[in-house]
Amino acid sequence: MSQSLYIYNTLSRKKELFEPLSPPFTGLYVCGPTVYGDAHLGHARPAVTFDLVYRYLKHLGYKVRYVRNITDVGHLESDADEGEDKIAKKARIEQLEPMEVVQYYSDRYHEDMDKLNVLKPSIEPRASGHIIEQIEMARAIFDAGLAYEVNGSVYFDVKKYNESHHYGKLSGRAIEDMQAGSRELDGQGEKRHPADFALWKKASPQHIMRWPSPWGEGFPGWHLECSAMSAKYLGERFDIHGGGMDLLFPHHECEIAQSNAAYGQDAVRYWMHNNMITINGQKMGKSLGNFITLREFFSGSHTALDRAYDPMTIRFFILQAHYRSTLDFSNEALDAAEKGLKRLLQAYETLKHLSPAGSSDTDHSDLAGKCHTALLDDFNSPVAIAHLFDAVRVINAAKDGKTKLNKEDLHNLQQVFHTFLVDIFGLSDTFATQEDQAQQIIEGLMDLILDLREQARRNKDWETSDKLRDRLRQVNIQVKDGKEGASWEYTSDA
RNA sequence: GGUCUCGUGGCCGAGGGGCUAGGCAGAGGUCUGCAAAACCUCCUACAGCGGUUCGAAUCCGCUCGAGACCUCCA
Repeated sequence: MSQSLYIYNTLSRKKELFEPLSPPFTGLYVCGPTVYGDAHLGHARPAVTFDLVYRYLKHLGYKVRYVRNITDVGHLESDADEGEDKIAKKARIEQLEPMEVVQYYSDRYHEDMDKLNVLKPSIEPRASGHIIEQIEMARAIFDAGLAYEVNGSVYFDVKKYNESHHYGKLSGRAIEDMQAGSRELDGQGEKRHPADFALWKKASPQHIMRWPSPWGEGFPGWHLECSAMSAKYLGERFDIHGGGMDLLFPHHECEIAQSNAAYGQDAVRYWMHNNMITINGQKMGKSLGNFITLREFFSGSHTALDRAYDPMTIRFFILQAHYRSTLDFSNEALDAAEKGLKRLLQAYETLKHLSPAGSSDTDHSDLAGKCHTALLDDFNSPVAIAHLFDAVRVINAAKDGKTKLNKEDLHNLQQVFHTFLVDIFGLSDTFATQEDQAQQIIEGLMDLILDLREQARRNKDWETSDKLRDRLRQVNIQVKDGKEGASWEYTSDA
């Protein structure tokens, strides 16, 4: 395959030709969820975005190692603070163990991701499982003279680092500009400079997540895990690091500083950031309390939702916008996405049953090329999807006999639809019909059939009535006539 | 306050100096026992004001508006 993939690199604010360090291998690291609550629509964005990146890189022939972490350290602090008194009174076994919370929400996160047809990453490391690596990295930074210890906590010396490096190069900031808005925070008094950040925090007596370290009992700083784990699994220098735009500063900025301090180089070559999902023009976020969880979307149980939405609709909705644009949620937008997706999937289905004509009216051989061109240009999925929609019209016209597609064209279209729709966009070829939904349909159908049969019996049309009963029997359904009308049940023997 | 992004037709969204995506909704038509689907046609927009240019939605400036980050956040 001769193709040039261009990726928008946040670092240079330009689209750059993607050239992996050691092809055909390539490393992709994405900041995963903090597991202390159910995933909301906002979490689906990076998951789907980088799922596309992962799938497409693989499609292009790269051997991708995709690492997406689970943050299960540190952030649980706030929860613990709130319930501190209550929890303290309970026996240890009655308390919620932090790892219980982690397990619970990790499992639910995975369920949600499976529904969205998001491929599992190659490695899904947890921060809590890499305490040693984080301590080692903090020590390396300390040894490099770019960190200092205060009362059992270790802070990154941003000011000193900034003398030899540019702290703020990713987010386009200057350290001088950052003081104005900073405010008093926990540990601020210990810091030499407001921009300094913790590599290791001393655990307060009440703090439940704690590990021994050279500086006493504590827990790793919030930015260290990604640096340590990406280095461990992808190397001190690797290709792509992704995440949401809201992580740009300070999280990713700090990662850059940590890598340079510890390893003397930028770890990441291409920084990718997905934009936010908005609701009424405002970012959907945990802190704003305006989020809708994925489970609520799937079940429709949220006051802002008119009804339930299929996971594939959510996925398609996200793919229909470019990952660097904000995406505005509304019921209307989701309705539109659902209808559009159905149209696409139906055309794919039609394609499978279409019989070839002797010749073709039009030429569609470049469809795959067009779609690739779009995706090679910074993963422009909406444009690729638009090309598929163009093909839908042709397919439907062929179905109506208004245009002709020969065997070759038909085969080509089938292939292109399968490749893009199923393999690359990860849109399953059938809507995930929930079992209860299927069950509802069956019951509706049976009501209908038994009603028709009842009519036939009243008309003494025994032929029809018996036919219905016998045919149902053939598909393992036994009709039972009773005084109150007919009922039915499944039988095991046909 | 600092840094930055964006403002596209009823809605969602691409594009990004001349060739003016796509989806959804709406209108008309074809088809059809009815309905649905499908197909065809129509609705042709780029916040405002200036400037650069033969030519700007696209570049520059200003104004207005929205948003993000600066604090946990995907």
